[in-house]
Amino acid sequence: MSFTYKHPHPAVTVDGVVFGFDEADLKLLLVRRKSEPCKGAWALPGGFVALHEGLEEAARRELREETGIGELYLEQLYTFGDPKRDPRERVISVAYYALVKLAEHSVRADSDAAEVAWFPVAELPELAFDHERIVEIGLKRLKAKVRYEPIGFELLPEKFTLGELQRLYETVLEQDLDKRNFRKKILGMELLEALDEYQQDVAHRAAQYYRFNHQRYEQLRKRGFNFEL
Amino acid sequence: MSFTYKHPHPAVTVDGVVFGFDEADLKLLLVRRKSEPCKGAWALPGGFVALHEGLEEAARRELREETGIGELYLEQLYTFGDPKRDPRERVISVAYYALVKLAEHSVRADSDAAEVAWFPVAELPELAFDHERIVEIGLKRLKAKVRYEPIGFELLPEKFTLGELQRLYETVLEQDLDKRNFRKKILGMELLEALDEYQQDVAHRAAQYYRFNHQRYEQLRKRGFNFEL
DNA sequence: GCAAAAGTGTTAGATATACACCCATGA
DNA sequence: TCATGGGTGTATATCTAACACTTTTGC
Repeated sequence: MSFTYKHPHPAVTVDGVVFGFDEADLKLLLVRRKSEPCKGAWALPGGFVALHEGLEEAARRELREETGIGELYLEQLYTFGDPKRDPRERVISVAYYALVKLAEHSVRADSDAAEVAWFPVAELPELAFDHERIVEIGLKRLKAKVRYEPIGFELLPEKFTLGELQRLYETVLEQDLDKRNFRKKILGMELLEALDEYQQDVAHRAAQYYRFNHQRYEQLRKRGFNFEL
Repeated sequence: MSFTYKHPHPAVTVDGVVFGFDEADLKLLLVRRKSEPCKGAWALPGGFVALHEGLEEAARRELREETGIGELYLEQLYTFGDPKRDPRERVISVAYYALVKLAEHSVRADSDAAEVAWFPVAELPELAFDHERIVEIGLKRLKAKVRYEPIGFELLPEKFTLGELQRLYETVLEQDLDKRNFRKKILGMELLEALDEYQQDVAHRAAQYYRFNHQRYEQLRKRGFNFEL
């Protein structure tokens, strides 16, 4: 089977910069390439866009196929089109970044075991193609966006403690935050519901669990509220 | 001449959302389509990406060819890939938004006269394809970005008065600003150089001209300064 | 002399920052 | 009883927002 066009067409792929957060580390999901070029190298999950599917749809499909992750927060990041970014042919890649609740998708070994792994973003291996640059831009975007949209919650389990939330922000923003000020500010937004649930079996005072109220956020946002940390 | 691939490839275009500012109005640059589909309809300037050129390069080339504008602030906006957005074939469009100094590129009639025109964004004609949506997203981005990056200056001439700058911000943000507070804040950033030049032949007190100091901004930015209005 | 925009300070309220101790729990 | 992280309040500095009159110029 082959496809013929009057003008040359580039190939188009989608790539996913998938972040997870794990107690202490921001992590990135990588897959080991099974085919040339860059066979055996770690790379962002992704693949070619089929003609009948939308871009986001393609990104979701690839992530599902390659890593088994179904539900995630997904947003378009940037489109990379350097003519030489792929040695085979001209390939334009539409990158998406995704946030997943690591605790709820923890063990990954969907298609083939040992082909998918989480790496702390501070200790990434060499990546195929220009994926290092894509990750860099994804990180920059996450860092910027986490400040003015409540997307940090997408990285935490449904129920979380304020300490966990603060550590997440400190990790992503790479700066320490004052505990009292952080709590004051985040609780003052009235986006979190305090649950009647506390940590169990911890070697210190048990922390209360909270839940992010998406509906409340939507309500407030419509009235002109802006999340800001 | 024809091009054959083992897998189907989409076509890839670039489209430009080009903004200008003109005393009182935010304007958008449109071209009238000379060929099918949507022949005769107004559309964003743009066209197919050649295999050997980068995306931004393609966007600049198309803008130069279709509108004669050479120098402009250009940044990638978003990539649109709905499978049905073009009736001919699958076309993925990487949209860029651009800011031009309207006064310095005022009359446009480069390739063919009457094929290119500026429209106030509040009074746009019907647009081809999904270009209306692209414009909408471009506007949203401009509105957001103008607040935390000093890109507003790209829409004004080299030398401008604080009144002009304020009107620009009021137009883009669609809100009135307090004159004294605006001046205090913008001058307080020390990004503007006051020139020894004043308006001529105006029927009111002549305003002083200022210039945006790009170098100074870069200096400050490196030291952690964030522009914010 | 009037219309039109330029230019200029102060104050009150809100927000951000800095900072230190007691509490509950398991080991 | 100790180590660990949870939980809390206040004072100060900074920033924001509201507000009105005088100046200069052309007509």
